[in-house]
Amino acid sequence: MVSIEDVARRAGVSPITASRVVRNQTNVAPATRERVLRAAAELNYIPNAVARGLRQARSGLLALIITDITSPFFADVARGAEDAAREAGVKLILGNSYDDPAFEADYLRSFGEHRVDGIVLVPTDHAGKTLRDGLPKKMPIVLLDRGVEGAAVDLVRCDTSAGTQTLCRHLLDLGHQRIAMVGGVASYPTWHERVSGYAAALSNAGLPLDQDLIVAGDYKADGGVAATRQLMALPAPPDAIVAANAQTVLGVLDELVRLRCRVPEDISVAAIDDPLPPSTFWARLTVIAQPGYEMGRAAIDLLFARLGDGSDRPVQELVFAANLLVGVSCGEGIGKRVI
Amino acid sequence: MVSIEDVARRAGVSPITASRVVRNQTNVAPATRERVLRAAAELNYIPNAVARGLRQARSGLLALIITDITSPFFADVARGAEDAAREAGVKLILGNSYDDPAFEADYLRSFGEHRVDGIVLVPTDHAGKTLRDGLPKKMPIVLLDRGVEGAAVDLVRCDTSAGTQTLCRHLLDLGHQRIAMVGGVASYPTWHERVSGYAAALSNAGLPLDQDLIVAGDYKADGGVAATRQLMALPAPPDAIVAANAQTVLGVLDELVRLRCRVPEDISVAAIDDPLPPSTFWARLTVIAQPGYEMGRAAIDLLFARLGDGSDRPVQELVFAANLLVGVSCGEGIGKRVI
DNA sequence: GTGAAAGCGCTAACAA
DNA sequence: TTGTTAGCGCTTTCAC
Repeated sequence: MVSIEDVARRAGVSPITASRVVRNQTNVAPATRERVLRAAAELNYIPNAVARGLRQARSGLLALIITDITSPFFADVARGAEDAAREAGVKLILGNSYDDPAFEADYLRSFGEHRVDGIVLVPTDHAGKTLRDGLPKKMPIVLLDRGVEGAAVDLVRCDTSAGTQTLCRHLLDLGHQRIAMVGGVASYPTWHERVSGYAAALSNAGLPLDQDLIVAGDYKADGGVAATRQLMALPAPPDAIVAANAQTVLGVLDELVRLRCRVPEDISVAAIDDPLPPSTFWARLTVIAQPGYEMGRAAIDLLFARLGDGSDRPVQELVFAANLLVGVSCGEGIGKRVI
Repeated sequence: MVSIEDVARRAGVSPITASRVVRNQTNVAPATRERVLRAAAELNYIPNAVARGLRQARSGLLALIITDITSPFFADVARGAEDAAREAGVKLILGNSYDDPAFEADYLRSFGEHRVDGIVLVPTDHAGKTLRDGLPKKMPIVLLDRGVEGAAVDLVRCDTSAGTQTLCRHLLDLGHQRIAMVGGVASYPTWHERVSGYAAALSNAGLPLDQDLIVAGDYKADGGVAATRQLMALPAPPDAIVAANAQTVLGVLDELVRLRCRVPEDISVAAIDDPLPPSTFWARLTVIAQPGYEMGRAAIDLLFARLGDGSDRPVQELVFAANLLVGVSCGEGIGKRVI
């Protein structure tokens, strides 16, 4: 492997001069710069970012820990984060925690060892024990999607409480009376937010809160299937189902097909967190869309802000709004069937 | 930042002994090991993987360059790759090329500088110029999804030619006569494979090849929309449309809704490369599914094989089969509507 | 079983 | 504008 010393020798300069050229510093004579660049090209020199990272105590790497990259919302987050990282000339390491605190802890420790310059984390261990152990002090962290108890850390999240309320009011305006809320993980703050928005909408409409219509799940399709089966077996089934995320709604729709329920004739369906653009087929579902891409970008930007002036700036919470995308799955478009 | 020297000092041993303990080497007396471990714990020592990487000339990082993480197929690939990397104790850097050779080249160069131990690449520059420049010699590369002209490099791909043929035979068996093939990028080998499978199926059935029914696109929803509009305006429109990938089929369905065509009553729709499990709503579309997760895993495994015995083993091509998942979007289930 | 010396490749800090 | 020295934190080599 050719090093900067080889380049320097060939150009007849000292290593530090060659280094200055490689790093595009200004205080180098044009002729010298020229010679160094030629030498580097002839030798096919490739700077060693590992050595540079060791010397400068900056690796040029950031890490992103999400629950699952195949979730459309987190894929969007990852794309936003990666775009922002690229624009800053930094690389992004990806980790899936699969909602497992042990995986999360392993990744945090491991990324600490790799001395990444910062971490964006979608926390799974909400107690935050892993957050304090096994990480180098002063390693900047930005939480995404949900917070951690007692952690004084920056947070980027979406106000799904307000979003869910908007969505439910939309359903109420369309005349629905028995709206069900399904699919989130009972121990996650994001589920509580959604339920609270749901409850607020019903309360504002003067409707009672029926606990039978609130069914937690796993933020996956299976939870949607189970919840739907349970709901449709009730003496008084719901006339609308709000799914807590994109995967859940797949399960809901799947089970409704199995039960031979038509959407929206027999029952309405809406969802939270569909990240697909309105122009696609999916927008035919009425959804509250979280701006995953922008959230990913914002998280990386916050990380850089921390890297800049150190840890003395106050902890920040960035709250995005969820947008209502009206489709036809709740009876909005007369005569158009979804399933 | 506490270093291994600090740990050694506190434990009253030399740095190298502390290093041996940290790396779990065997030739250390139990009592010594104990002392070192305690010292490390007390100081909250976190090994520096950057320094280790410099010394050992192995960074413990792999890179994955795909076109877009929000594509369901590549998200699946990424998940498989990451799982395999995790099991091997290695981290994964992610890069989106967005089908732009300039981005691809930037990432290749940059990952070379970071001295990643290997790269899995979904190539966008099929001429392969970027593949030879700007990369450290002997940096192992595995291509995924598609090859590069004249590159003697390992390749993991899926036989979508055979898969498409199977899918088209399925359509022919159901009585369809005018099958359209839409959506792939004209310059990509993956599109040619799919078209060749399509042509083979028609030829075997003794049907003529109508060029009007083959419409290239961009592997995105827009291409599906445009192709569908064009096809349905033909004097003799198709009775079935095969979309080249998951995004394309979204556009196809969207446009069919706009044209008030029902699926499958008025027209059948099928797709290649849907990665969702058969239990979900989407399986109601008839698809040929590429095993993205397994392909991602296989690519990482191939990389490790190269890392092991060097570059002397012969170049390998790993071909996965695409599996037909029968849904109801081509008239298989009587009376069930898709859209 | 343990340690001393050296160096991986690079760049701050300090000369000149 | 250029160079010298030193050291980032670790582990290989060799010696004891």
